[in-house]
Amino acid sequence: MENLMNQFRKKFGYSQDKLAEILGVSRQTIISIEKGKYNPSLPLAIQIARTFDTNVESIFLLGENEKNRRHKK
Amino acid sequence: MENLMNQFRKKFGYSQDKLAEILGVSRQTIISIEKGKYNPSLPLAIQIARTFDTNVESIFLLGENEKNRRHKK
DNA sequence: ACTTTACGTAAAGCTAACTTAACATTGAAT
DNA sequence: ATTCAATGTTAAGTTAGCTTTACGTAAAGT
Repeated sequence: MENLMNQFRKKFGYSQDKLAEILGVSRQTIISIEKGKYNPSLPLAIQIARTFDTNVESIFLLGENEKNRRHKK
Repeated sequence: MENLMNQFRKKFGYSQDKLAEILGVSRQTIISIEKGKYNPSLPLAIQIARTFDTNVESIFLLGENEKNRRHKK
């Protein structure tokens, strides 16, 4: 599942550290999501969308036929 | 975290079984989400929203100050 | 040269999000 | 009354999301 968190983060001028702090998660979590290692939990995804003044579907792109794919690597 | 899946499901006239089949998950998963035992994964939440012709935030309601709350019971 | 800032990798551990299976309750047929 | 569909409960197992800690790299300042 693709996501545009990196673009949004840069657009807002946040470092991974800063974003992690805002969201109340670890920096590892930010890295892992940006790198596509795994998806955020639903509450975290909603918080992320709010932080970037948008909605979940605008940041996290689930392909039409993409069911429940495993995380990369 | 509150969710309106039960209302949407009934609005669409689906049984838990039917909805589970549509989403490709078990009936237990539907029950647990409706009962608030836990939140769906992000991809599942997006699928659910699509199934009900709406967006994630309209079904899954994260309170303003609601951080990462534990599931009930 | 060395410090700082930002980004990345790896590994071990905990808990949440699933699964399957078996059984209980309730309401609406017929 | 009993069948049947829909809903709910419990429990045990696997995997995904997240944490902490520690270390690696690379660019930019000073």
